[in-house]
Amino acid sequence: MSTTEEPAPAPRENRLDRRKARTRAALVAAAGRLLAEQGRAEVSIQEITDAADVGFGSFYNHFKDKNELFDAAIAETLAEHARLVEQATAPLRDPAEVFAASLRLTGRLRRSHPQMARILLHTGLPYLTSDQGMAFHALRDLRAADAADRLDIGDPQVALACTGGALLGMLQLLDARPDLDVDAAACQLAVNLLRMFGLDREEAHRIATRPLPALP
Amino acid sequence: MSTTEEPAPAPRENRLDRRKARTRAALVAAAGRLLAEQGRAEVSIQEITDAADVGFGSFYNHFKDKNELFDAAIAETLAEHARLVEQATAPLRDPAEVFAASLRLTGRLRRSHPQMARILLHTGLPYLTSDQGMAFHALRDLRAADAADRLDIGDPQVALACTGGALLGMLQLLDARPDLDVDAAACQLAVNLLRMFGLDREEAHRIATRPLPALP
DNA sequence: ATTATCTATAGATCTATAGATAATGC
DNA sequence: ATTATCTATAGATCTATAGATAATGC
Repeated sequence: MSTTEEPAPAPRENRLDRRKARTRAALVAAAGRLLAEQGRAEVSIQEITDAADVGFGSFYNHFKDKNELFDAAIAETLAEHARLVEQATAPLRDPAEVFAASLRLTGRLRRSHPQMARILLHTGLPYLTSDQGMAFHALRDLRAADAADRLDIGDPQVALACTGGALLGMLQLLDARPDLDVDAAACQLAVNLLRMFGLDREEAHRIATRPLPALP
Repeated sequence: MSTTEEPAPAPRENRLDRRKARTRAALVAAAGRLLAEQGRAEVSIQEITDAADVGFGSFYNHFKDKNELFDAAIAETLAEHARLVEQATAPLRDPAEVFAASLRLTGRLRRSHPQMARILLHTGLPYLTSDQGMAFHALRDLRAADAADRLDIGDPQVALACTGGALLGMLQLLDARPDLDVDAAACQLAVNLLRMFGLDREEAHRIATRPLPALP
C-alpha cells in the first residue's frame, strides 16, 4: 500500500527467530525419522511432537496439519538427495557416466543414507511426475547425454519414467532383501539403463564400473 | 482327531452361503473402487459399507479389519491382471514378444481397465518383491526368454526390479498426464526394456509394434 | 510487551461390539 | 433353530484450540 516498495523488511534474525527455527527443524527431522519407518497415516501428531521433544501445541505454530509437515520433510530429503548427487558427479565429464554414477550413488543410499533411501522409496512413484529434485535433475542429465550423442533416450518423458521407475524398483529390492550386495546391484542397475539407452553391454559395463566419486 | 480323514466336508453350498458370498463380494468390489481413488487411510469402514450397500456391522462377519479387506481387494485385482495378460499372450511363441506384449497390455490398462491400472499403481513397489501375480509371472517370462537366448537379462532379481519399476513408472506417467498417447507410450516402454535386455533398437521396435492380441 | 511454547481439554472422528431383526435350513 | 445382516452405541483414538507459562525484545 505504501508508494515506496519496502526494499527489505530486514527482519534481523534474533534469538526468538532462531528458537522458532530450531523447533521447526526438530519437527521436520522427527517427521523424517518416523516417515522412514511408517506411513503418514500410522503416525500421529502426538508421536511426532514426542519424538521431536516439543510440546504438542507447538506443532500448530509451524504447520497447518500433518500433511504439511510431511511434505516439508520430504521436500527437504529430496533436496538433500539432489545436492548430494549433484556434488558427487560434478567432476565427471562424460554425460553417460554422470547418469550412471547418479544411479549407482542413489542405489547405494541403502547403505550410506538408509533413512534417505527409505523416504525416497516411500515417496516413490508420485514424485517421478513432479518437477522438483531428483526427477528434474535426471531429466536434465538424460537430455544432456542425448544431445551429446552419448545416449539415445527417445521420448524424454518415457525415458524418465523408465529410469526413475527402475531406480525405485531397485531401492525396493534392496530394502526387501538386505542380504543383497548393494554395490553389485547398483552397478547392474546402471548397466541395464545404459543399455536401455543404446550402449552395448561391454561399454555399459565399463562406464558403470568406473571408480565412483566419494560422497560428501 | 478322527482316524479317517474327512475326504471333503462337502458343505453343499446353499442359499445362505451364496448370500454371504454376495455380501463379501460387494465389500471387495467397493473397496476396489474406493482404493482406485484414495489411499487406504482416507477411507473409513463406514464409507466402504455404504458404497457396498451393506450394513456396517456386516463388515466384521467377513474381515478382521480394514487392511484385511484391502489386501483381499488387491489380491483379487492382481490375480485378474495376471489372468488377463496370461490369456492374451498365450498364442505368442516368441518369448521376447510375450515379454513385450505383457508390458504393452499393462500400460494400456490405463484406457482398457482404468481402475485396475490405478490399483496396480497405488499398490506399486512393495508388490515387486512379493511372489504372487505380476511379479511371479514376469520373472518366469524373463527367465524363459533368457533361457531361449532371446534376451540377456543378467541377474534375474535385478532384471525384475528394473522391469517392474519401469512399468510402474509408466503407469504413473500415464496417470499424471492424461493427454499422452497411451499406445505410443506403452510401445516405447516395451522398446526400452527389450533394449535393456540386449536387443538392438530396430529389432526391439519390430517386436514392440507387432499386432497386439486383443484383451478378453 | 510480545511471541513461542506448553498443558489440558472439547469435539470430532472412527472402530469394534452388543443386541435386535430378517432370512434361510431342516 | 441357525446364521447373516443390520442398527445403535460405548470406548478409543486423534485433532485443533483455548488459556497458562516461559522466554526474549526493547
